[in-house]
Amino acid sequence: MAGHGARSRSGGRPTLEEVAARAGVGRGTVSRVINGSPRVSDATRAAVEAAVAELGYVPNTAARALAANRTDAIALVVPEPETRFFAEPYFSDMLKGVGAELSETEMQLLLIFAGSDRERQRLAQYLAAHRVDGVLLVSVHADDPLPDLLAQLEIPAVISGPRSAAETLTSVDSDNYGGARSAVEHLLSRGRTRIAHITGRLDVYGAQRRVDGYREALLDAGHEVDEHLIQPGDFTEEGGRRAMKELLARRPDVDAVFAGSDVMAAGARQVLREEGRVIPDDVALVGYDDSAIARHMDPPLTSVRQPIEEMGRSMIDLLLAEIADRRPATSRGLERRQAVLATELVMRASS
Amino acid sequence: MAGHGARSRSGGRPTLEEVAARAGVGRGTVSRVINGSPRVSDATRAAVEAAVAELGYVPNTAARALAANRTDAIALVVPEPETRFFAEPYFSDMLKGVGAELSETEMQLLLIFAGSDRERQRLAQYLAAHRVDGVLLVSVHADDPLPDLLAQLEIPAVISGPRSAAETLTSVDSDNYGGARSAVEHLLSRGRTRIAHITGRLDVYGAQRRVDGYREALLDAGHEVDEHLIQPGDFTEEGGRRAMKELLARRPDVDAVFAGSDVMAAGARQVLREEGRVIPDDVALVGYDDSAIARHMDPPLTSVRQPIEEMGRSMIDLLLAEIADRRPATSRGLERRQAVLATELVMRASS
DNA sequence: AGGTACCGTGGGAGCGCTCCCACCGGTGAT
DNA sequence: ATCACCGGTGGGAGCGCTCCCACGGTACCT
Repeated sequence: MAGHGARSRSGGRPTLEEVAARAGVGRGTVSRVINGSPRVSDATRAAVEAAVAELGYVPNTAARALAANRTDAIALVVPEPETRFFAEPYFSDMLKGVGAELSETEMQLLLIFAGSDRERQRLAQYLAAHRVDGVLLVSVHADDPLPDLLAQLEIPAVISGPRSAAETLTSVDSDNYGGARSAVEHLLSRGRTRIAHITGRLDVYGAQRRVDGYREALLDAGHEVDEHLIQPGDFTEEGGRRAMKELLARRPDVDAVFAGSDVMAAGARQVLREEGRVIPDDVALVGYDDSAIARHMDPPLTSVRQPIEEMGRSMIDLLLAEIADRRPATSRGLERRQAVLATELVMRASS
Repeated sequence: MAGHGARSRSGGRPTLEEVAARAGVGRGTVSRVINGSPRVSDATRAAVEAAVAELGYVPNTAARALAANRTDAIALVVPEPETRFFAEPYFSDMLKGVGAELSETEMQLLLIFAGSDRERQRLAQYLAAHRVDGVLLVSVHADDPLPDLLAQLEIPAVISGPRSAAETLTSVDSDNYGGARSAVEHLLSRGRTRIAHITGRLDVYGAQRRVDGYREALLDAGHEVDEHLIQPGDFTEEGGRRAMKELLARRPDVDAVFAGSDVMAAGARQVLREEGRVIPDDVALVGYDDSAIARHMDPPLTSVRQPIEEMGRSMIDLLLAEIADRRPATSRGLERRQAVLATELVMRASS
């Protein structure tokens, strides 16, 4: 079907050279047209584009990658087993945002799971080979060595959920502080005054920020912060149960609970019910994440929604910017880039 | 940290040449060692491996791809929107099998969604650029042009669920015929004699095969096939409802139903209950897929399990074989390759 | 002794692209 | 008229690898 050149190899795909010959120009000029350089006359550009169309030319990615030292691919690294990836809507939403933003570019997305040691090993090899121009890191634990590896290899990377206030990587986060504030302010506006907080794991930065938001919302409203009303949880349902029991034991007069996650709120709800407290009449309850649980709880749970899809978009924007000026923010003393996206309080019957 | 060569470029990754110099051998020899060629003496191999380790050499994928005309990557193409991908455990299981099998190789897996037209467009471009050595196709509709595109581009491909008995692509399938047989035989062994079948969409080959299995199981057991007991459905719950109503109207004495999918079985169950039939006392019910629905139905549904994870493994095996001898089965008159995996009847209270 | 066979090895010739420098002709300043 | 300049262009020199041919050496045959 296609015309064969001097000696065509596999399938005889046309090369830049052949397009150039066809268009009656030089190789460099075709390259310029393909890559959208402005330094080409309109007439020449048209001729080249015609030749490209006629020959059905498609650039050879490998050759380009070799010559230009870039891959036009980025990886979304998920340091979790596949199972969790599919189970949690978080990843699905994130992927949607990432995919949407990326579809405007020529970049290609790779999904890499690094749950097991074996997979981590592979990933390290993969990164060492510089097979991607940049990396998106989601759901990273505080002690994960991956960010450092990335920095050492000087691979541009963006992390979702900074590991600390001093995060060195470019990061995207939702406004945990503001989200917590809005939850507490909402409870205050409903006339609640003895508002407890069940925190997430405090080695997770976002959980800390939620505590900060809780504290300052109370202080700014002229209330004191009663440390007995702050009870550490661990993001699990069982943790929520334990925390709620403890709170009830210490402060039986509690009239509202702000839980650091919907799952913990579910645990708290069980205990409240067991103790005969009616939600929201006796105790108002607010969660965090606005997950499916929140909608299906009885009563439906007021919760703080994070704009996960937008976080995905934002991560891509930042990563592409970083790739564009080939200097990972970590390797030079550049200003740190970061984005913080607003949350939204979704009100339901529990408060 | 690493020693820099003459003039190191970006990060100064060592090249084959540098490894060769270090090991005191030629470039070709290092290449042979890296690629596991047997035509290297043990002493030389050891020396090269030492040099590789010392320098932390990692092959440059782009250069290799360009020179060898292969990418060491394959794509899993999902012609569905992301949403469905995450919603259905089918994909998750498939991916697990694929990932497991692939982790034994150097191959890299790409996940490509082609739900929207825009995404299809991108995919076509992607394939035309031969950016993967092979393609895994899952959940393909009968009229999808993708298989033909693949054949035309001479890209090795394996499809899960052949489109017809005359499928030209290498395929992997579960034993729909045998699965249906086992369901019917099971019902017969329970003393049921008026067994109905609610079929899937009959333009899906697998659904046809299930009908075949239903028919022949009855015939082989010495029963006649009553066409009034075969009612077409469409894989949806509503379709299952409609089919069940129709069946009940035509043959009120039906004592068992074999549905072509769990979802349709769920629809049938609703109707049976509405009509006051007790499962399994009055009517026994068997589904297909052994999905989550089956386990959670009331009563729990007997269903035919497909070995999806193994299908994933099998697809990889076949694809790698096809890539290995660079001849897509479609472009030459080679014997068709295909694998058919056994199903398993999972018995529960509904039958 | 010469021939033939191989094995292990070195290195040239590309793969198809980007990058960059040199070059061309037309302008405007001197 | 001379020169510097600049937009537009051609093509050489690689990028780091694989492929393959040629080569020296050893072993075995005649």
